[in-house]
Amino acid sequence: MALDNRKKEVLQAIVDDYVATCEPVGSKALIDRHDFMVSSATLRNDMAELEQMGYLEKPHTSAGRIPSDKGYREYVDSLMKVDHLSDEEGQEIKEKLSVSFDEIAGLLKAASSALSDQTGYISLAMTPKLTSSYLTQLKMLMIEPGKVLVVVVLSAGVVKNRMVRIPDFLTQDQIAQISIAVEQGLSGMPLSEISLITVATAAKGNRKVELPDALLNQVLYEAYTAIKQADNLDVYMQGKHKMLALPEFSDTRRAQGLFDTLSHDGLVAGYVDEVTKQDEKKEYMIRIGQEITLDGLDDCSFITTTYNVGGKVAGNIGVIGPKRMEYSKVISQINFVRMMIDEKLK
Amino acid sequence: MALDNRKKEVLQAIVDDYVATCEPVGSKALIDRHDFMVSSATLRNDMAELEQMGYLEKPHTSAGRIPSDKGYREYVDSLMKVDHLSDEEGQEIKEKLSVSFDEIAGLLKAASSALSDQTGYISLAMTPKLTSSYLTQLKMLMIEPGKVLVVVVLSAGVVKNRMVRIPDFLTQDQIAQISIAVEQGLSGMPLSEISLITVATAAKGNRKVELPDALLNQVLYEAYTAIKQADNLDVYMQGKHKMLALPEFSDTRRAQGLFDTLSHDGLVAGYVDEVTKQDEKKEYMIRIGQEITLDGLDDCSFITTTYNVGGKVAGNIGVIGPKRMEYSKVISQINFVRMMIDEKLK
DNA sequence: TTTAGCACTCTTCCTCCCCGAGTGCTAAAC
DNA sequence: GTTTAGCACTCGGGGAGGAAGAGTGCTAAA
Repeated sequence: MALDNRKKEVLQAIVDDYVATCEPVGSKALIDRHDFMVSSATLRNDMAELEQMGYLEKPHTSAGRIPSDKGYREYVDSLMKVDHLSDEEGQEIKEKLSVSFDEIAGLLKAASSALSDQTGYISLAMTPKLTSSYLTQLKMLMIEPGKVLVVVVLSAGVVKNRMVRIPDFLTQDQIAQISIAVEQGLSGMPLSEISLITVATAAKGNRKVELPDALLNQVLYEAYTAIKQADNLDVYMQGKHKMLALPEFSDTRRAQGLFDTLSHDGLVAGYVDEVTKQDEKKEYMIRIGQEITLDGLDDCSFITTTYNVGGKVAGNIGVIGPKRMEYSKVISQINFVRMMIDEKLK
Repeated sequence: MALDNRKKEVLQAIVDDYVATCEPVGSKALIDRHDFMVSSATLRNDMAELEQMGYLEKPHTSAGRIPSDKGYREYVDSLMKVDHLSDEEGQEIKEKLSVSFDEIAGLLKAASSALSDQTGYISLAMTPKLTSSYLTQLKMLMIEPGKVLVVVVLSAGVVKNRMVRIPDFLTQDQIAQISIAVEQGLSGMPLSEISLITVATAAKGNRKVELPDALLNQVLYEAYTAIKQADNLDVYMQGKHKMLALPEFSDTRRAQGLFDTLSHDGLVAGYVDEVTKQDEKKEYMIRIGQEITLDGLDDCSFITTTYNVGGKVAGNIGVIGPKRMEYSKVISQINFVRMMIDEKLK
């Protein structure tokens, strides 16, 4: 059975009301707050049917209805009205992002912070997926004998550095030579193709490097790990504490479960990566309640979108809030932030 | 009136019991769990006196007593028994810190993580106070025309980098020259003495740099901000969510207040800095309940200590837990971690 | 100074009960 | 066939009342 028009309106009204109040919505309250041209009894019938179809649930027999995950899904997919950001709000976000953005990390931190402030929920910003990017520069700086700083610069604008140890007696010149050789050999190569072997080939293909193999290999190994380490993405998450103010998390155990999971960045990042692939063709990824396969997020909804660097698909930003969130508003906010990032990283 | 021996024992026993159970301690329970050679009536008298002196409080008339802030203070200052870490526990911490520690940030993250795991509370590790350190190296790498990566290396082993923008037409060689000149002029100089003027002097004292003043100044300004930016300390904090499991934070509002404050790293860092100065001569800084001048930490205790880099006073590590914490245990854990850090940064 | 004894206090927990919001069903009206 | 009014029923929330229990302070005796 499909949803007729009035049922759609009813579902929409219930979601709207529940989002606003966090209290089960009854037929009477619905009549009071909306202009239905029918009686409460009619709505009761509709609501009973909506429940039977799985769009609504009852906390207990004599309470009103609340939307089920399926109800929210229907709402998000076809009922909600698109929200437009007010000019002031856009301006606010713009200001928050007008920090110097010379490094992508700074911009993402600012974006995450703005998003959390603006939505009142948990925000999250991830550095670009680096597997699809390539190496542009690699510099090795001798900090002191035996210690070298490897600076890796990737196409996506990401800069990472890592301190590594090398044999004490290697000179600054030797390191510089190796550095140049490796950079020449590897620059432009996608990260996914860089292996210990390609690094070695790059270095040894260059005549100028004159070192015993064993020694050279040791340095190359360190360079390699530095490159590989540049690969793991960073996650910026903000506003966790805001969830404690919501009635759905007034029970500490729920909050605990949520925070427990969120304290593992990697887990969240992995999940985002996975679902982003699933929803590849969509502009947004939205997961509601039980749809989220992370522990402790059953009462949450998760919205992410993808920003671009230099016109190419890059990293994700997102918001985690209660299922009972103002979807259209959050989506417009997240969208605005994404556009701003795209703009700045064009 | 001073505390006679028995009163001290009573206070000590009450703190111990309350720490273990989080329930007000009555005279009867005290007799049951400890070997006092007197009757419960005698203890009742002692407890009444301790309360009058301000060491104990009653949640309400017919409940047992709980320690007041003053009571905890007395306990910490002169009553508690020193705890020694078990070999296994020491081993566990050692393992957690046996990561590669080529950069100080990595070691501190690991330390914070170990400390939180081991205590079950919130841990915190701060990078060295950089004002007391000096510049050892400064490198400017041209990433692409108009974009330069400034790498700043400080004496405390801290490496920071920052991407800055410069006029498009400056060449790699010009940048390299400026970089060398500035480094030569500034290396060894304490951060506190580095100003826009000293940077300029360093660069212009060097004959090789040949650029119009206006242009040079622009680059130097960027170099200066990069150095200054290396100055702000990083805070690693872990285990916040563990507080939600404690009965004292089962009320969400308390937890909210706590998390709200803790989400401002800078605030916490500033506080640690301040009290560390106050307790300069002591091995530990301990602040209990209301003694902590940060909002939302009234029910917490805060313990920090200072680690050394190269034998010199450097940064802080610490633990935030409930007032009702096992002080001696936490202190021994924190101490062990500090020793491990000192060892590795010797 | 310590102890036994006792009256008193206060919280916690249980039960009971009422209120009200909301439902589902039936039968009548449109 | 759909909508509506009416009504009996259900269930959670909240308050009252009461018993249990832990703990106290005080008094008087050891």
